Amino acid sequence: MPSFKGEYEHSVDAKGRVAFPAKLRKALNPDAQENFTLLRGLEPCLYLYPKDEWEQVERKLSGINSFTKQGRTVKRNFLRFAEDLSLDKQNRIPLPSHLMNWAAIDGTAIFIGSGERIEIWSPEKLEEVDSNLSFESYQDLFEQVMGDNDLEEANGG
Amino acid sequence: MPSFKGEYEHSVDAKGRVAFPAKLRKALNPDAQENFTLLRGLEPCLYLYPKDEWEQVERKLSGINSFTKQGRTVKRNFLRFAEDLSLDKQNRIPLPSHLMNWAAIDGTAIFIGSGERIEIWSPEKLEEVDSNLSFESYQDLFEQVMGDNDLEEANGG
DNA sequence: TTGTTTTTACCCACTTTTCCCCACTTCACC
DNA sequence: GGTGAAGTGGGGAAAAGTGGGTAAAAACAA
Repeated sequence: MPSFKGEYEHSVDAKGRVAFPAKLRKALNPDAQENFTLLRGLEPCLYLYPKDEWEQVERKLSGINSFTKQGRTVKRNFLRFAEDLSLDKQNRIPLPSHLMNWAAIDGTAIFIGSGERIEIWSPEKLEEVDSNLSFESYQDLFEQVMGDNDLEEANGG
Repeated sequence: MPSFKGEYEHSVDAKGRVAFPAKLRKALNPDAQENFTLLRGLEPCLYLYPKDEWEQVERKLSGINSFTKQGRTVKRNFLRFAEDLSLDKQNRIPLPSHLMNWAAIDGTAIFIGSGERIEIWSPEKLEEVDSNLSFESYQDLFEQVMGDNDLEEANGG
């Protein structure tokens, strides 16, 4: 299982291309190589999954029945904003314009390694969420999540 | 198993032809190649199944008991408005006028990859259902797919 | 059946986008 | 400082998307 970490800022060129950080590339599972799925995240940022990790998600999706109303809605709106893509020969990612617009990315993108996936932010949006999180409240949060309470049990394993 | 994803907008010409998005074409199973079944969807949109996936649907349909009134009704009305078709040499789909009319498609069509099938929407109709989709409800969706709860079980396998 | 009209599908031409390649600059490490 | 990898930018070939003409096929009427 890959584990992405670190923060990397790169410029996005006129064609919507961003260099994929070398350190993250080294953390990739070789057999997922260069293939990703990019989609809208839960904050105004994008999530980038390497192929092998995305397959876990697909497995979950394939268990959803497309003939129920809820199933249809979930699948449509989840997959709608997702795209498969891969690195070019210069190890760059082409960002689809609709995803760039949605995440307000323009000129600069920040990659954040976040375990099994990578988040891509615009500097402005990242600043915003950062300014809403003081160091003290981060400490509290950290304690709640990482503290003594048994996470495996609380999260169903 | 193909998994269609992403949203693609294309223009429909005077002859009712739409380009089939290249990214969706790449997701096609090679042996289903270029053969589809198009039919009325459960929302005001069209469902497009590649041949191989359609066969699964047929299998499911054949399991329906035709000697119940409900079974007959479902079978009849599901298949009634379905048509087989294939791409032309320019990778375009010819949309039958009765299906275009029913889905209120005229001038522009939006393809939405939705797992094992593709939905085709008119911009207006899509706008309508979208107005019910807030960012919060997208977050809910996300949780349903990615969350810890066991989907296979919740949907009966 | 025959002739007429409509439909269908293939072909060609053009525009736009995408992707690949080459070149230059910057940075990190020796 | 030298060397190689990483990051950045642009030009050109190929593919995708769009529109229209024409001929074969199908539908219809006389």
